[in-house]
Amino acid sequence: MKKTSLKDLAHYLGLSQTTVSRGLAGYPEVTNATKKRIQDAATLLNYAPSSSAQKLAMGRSFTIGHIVALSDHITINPLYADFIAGAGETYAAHGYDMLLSMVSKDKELDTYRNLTNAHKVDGFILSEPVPHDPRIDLLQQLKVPFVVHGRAHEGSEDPAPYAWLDVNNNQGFWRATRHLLSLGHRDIALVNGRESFNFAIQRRRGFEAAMTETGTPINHAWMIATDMSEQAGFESATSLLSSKNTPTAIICSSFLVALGIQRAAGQKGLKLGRDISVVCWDDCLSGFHETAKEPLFTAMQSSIFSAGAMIAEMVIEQIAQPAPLIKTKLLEAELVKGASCSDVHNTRV
Amino acid sequence: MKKTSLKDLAHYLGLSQTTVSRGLAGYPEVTNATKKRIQDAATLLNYAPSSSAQKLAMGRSFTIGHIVALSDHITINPLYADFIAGAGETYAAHGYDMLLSMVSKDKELDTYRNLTNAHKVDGFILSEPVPHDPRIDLLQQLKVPFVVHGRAHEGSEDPAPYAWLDVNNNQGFWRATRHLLSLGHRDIALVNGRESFNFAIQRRRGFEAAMTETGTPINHAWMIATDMSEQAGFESATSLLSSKNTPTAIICSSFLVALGIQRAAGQKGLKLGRDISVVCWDDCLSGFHETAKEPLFTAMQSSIFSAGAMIAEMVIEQIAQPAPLIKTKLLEAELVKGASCSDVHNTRV
DNA sequence: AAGACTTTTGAAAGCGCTTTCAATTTTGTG
DNA sequence: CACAAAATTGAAAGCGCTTTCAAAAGTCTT
Repeated sequence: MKKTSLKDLAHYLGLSQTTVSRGLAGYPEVTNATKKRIQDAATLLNYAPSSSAQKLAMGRSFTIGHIVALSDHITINPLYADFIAGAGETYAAHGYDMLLSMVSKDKELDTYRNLTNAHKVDGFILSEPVPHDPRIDLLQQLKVPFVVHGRAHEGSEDPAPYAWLDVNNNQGFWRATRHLLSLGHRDIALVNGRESFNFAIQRRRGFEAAMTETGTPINHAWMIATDMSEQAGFESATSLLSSKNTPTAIICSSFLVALGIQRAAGQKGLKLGRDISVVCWDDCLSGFHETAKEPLFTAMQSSIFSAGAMIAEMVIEQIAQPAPLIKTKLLEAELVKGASCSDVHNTRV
Repeated sequence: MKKTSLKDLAHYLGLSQTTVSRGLAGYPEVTNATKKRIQDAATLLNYAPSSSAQKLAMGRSFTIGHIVALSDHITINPLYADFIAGAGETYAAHGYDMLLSMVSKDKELDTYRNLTNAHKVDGFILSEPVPHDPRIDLLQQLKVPFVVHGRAHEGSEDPAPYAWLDVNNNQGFWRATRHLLSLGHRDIALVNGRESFNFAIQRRRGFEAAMTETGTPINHAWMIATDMSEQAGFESATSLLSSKNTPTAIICSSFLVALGIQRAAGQKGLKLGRDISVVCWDDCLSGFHETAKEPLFTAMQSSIFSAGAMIAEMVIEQIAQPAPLIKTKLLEAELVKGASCSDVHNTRV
């Protein structure tokens, strides 16, 4: 069965390509009656417009690019799956496609450039920004719409403004810390992500702010910045719990890390929420979300899936605007109480 | 700065579009000298061919589609990220793009149809096949190249043949079971994935075969089919370890499940590899791969990243073939010994 | 019923590439 | 040096759509 083209369809209907094209696009100058006829014939003949022809004619691709840079040893962030799922759902709803490109770090900038020049995408989502991110400069120079997930620099370092969506990491860890403080904890450890990314810096600052403003001493030996993996959580907690004086509570950077902490605690015969309290950041990854009544961990929750959905809306909106419109959006994480925290008076470390 | 077109480039060089086009594509009839001139001018003028124009002219899209069906509540398989990363790397190397479409289950078939009819993709990768998968029928009917990751039906149920890449799940669990048996274990439990997917059925069969052929009795109360999550692992193990007689070893379906089992064991004061042995299936997810000397768990390993890379090669190859070439590939998982297993004589449950 | 609008339709010109086929240039041979 | 054969180049015709601009048809007025 040969592919039906617009010409075929027009010929079949005894109409011009022009009218059929307009009819399908829903232009008002086409009578509802003929519009209906066109629609019916289209479904009958199983017609679908060739996207490349459309793209060529309209000069737009209806595609958003997501570029993932893989470093030497493959580290695709597990968060990314959920983030992308959220974005993808929004794209589908708006008739956009998602172009996902996996390239090595050194080809990253070229890929942005090529996809833009080849008109393969109408815009980008940029993930995991680093301070003074060269990608942002490039994209601005290329004059292609984009939205950053996270911020490259916070505060008024006065860069050229760009659109971003971020979660308030500072505030999130501040609240987590205040929560533990309100439970009476004073010996609080921080198992943070590595500070090469801005979000980890913000989280540390939130932690420090809460401690400082309540006059609680910070034990710098208890501040760890490491990978956000189960293994890293395990190792960090093992070392924290092995010294002479141990913290009564730990704030950590992810659900996975919390799992590792739990393993370490278990190995020392300690139970979370009884012997030691843990608050984690929780990106609400779908693979990890238990259906249990009470969540495993007390956490600052912020769904990465919805972040993806929102950021997709943002690019699409930006593309639709004739004049580049720079919007930003700051999300707040929600404190959800789980089984991993208790009043310090019950703690018996 | 306006986009440079082929015409501009040709004009700049004083050549025809034909020659420039051929020069860029590396056709042999263009002299190396002029080829070089063309290349240089192209980089100088920052020329990149418009992909939509190319696609339209060539009738191909150089794009492979991956469709993910999201059910009511967002369950994107965490495996998927690694799988896609592997595929994506291969695509990039071959000049292909990846179109990732996230749609609700009910729109799934339509999406395959539309992407095909609109010529948005040259082929598909189909994931998580179910028995008698309607997607396979559709794709065959649409005559679009595709490769399935996994198999919809195993053995000679005589379906129209299709290309697939799968890992030998049956053999994998058979070997895992034989390994435990060789360590002297006879009381072995199975914490499997849900049997709605074929792979879980195969794994169970492998387990049963190994038990049966060695005359080891199977305790059906110890055969669980559940989610492949940490929580599910925890719950399963908790129940297994709570009955009067408990298994000395557990085979489970994923690293995550093994983590849950470990937590449950820990809570009962049991240590993996000392008090109880665990073998898990390990897809070598990048987020979970420890750099520790000795792996946490003894496992049947099969990298889902490489599976993605291989399957990408397969579609590309199939697309290149004029006559539809149906190839299949069966991978074997590798037994890697870790800290979670020991001889049953040392076991003291 | 004729003029003046307003709606609805169509012809044709692109969009930026590839590719066929013919023209031109170069090379080889007697 | 002439002529055939081989190598190199170019003009132009698509690929399948959108959209401009002009024409045709329909609706009101008076």
